[in-house]
Amino acid sequence: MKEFLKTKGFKMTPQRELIFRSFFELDEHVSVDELYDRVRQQDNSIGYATVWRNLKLICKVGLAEEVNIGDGITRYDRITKVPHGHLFCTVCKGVTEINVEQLVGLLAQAANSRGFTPDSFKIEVQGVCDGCHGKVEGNGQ
Amino acid sequence: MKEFLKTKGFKMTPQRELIFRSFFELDEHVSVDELYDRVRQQDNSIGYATVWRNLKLICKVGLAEEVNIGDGITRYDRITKVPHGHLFCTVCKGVTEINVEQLVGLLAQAANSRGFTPDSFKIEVQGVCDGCHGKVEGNGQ
DNA sequence: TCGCCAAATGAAAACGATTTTCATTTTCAA
DNA sequence: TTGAAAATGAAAATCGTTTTCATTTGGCGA
Repeated sequence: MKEFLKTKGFKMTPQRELIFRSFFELDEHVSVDELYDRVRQQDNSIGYATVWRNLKLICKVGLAEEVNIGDGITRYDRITKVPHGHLFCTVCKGVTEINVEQLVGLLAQAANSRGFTPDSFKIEVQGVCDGCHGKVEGNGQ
Repeated sequence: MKEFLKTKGFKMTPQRELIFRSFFELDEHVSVDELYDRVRQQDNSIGYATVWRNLKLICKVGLAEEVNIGDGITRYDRITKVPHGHLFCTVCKGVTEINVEQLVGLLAQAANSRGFTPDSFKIEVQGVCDGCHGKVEGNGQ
């Protein structure tokens, strides 16, 4: 990783190493706050801005991307080779990934036919997950 | 519209009427600021909060939904019967809609097979639109 | 190894869009 | 007409994000 960053013109630091490691250990879609909390457990001298900047850096070097559900909080999602979409449960706020390879193919085709060259895709579904179906019926709000 | 709102428990006011009308006249995906500016041309006494609250109201009664591209600005998009996705041009910031009826069908199927009950779909593609292809090659950044 | 310079860090402040508060006005059903 | 509930406008509060600035650090070249 140090070498990888060097080729991009960035330096390695203890803080950065911890932040990167923590980020990649999680398979969740973390927010700055969440990663900050996690990183703090290892080193409580790391500043919030540092976590934020490194999350941005991870995106800049192409290892993650920002995800926006619309709740006002930006999350960071590791970029994997397989294009995937997200199922957001509006009850438990959980996120599940689904493979959308074929869908992306169709989408790209549709975009291309309109002279649009796709760069990245975002496919999100909001709804209620399996585990939350019981809960919803029971409450009024 | 007045009757419609009444059934939902809301009242009609001159400001509300102007805001609703202005919103539905636009087929663009407007932000609060944009709609505020537009509404102000008709009545410069309307407050920002009123425009914001009414945009939220339009969503609450199911006539629009919030769209988030990730630029930090929430836009409001009329809900139409035909599910559609968005093509966001990263060069000119333009938005084009595409029909994604079949895609949504496939998505719903995929979600259902995992016990997930879909509620709404968000399909977004970032890339370069037809008109901007020429521009991009020319500049370094 | 030493010194330098660009990059990185931490704390705090700045930003900016969104949301709330509060006093006042308005709608609308009785 | 009248009262209760809802809506409005202005201003302030929120809150996540981003920048500033002084200081420290990493890592290359001498």
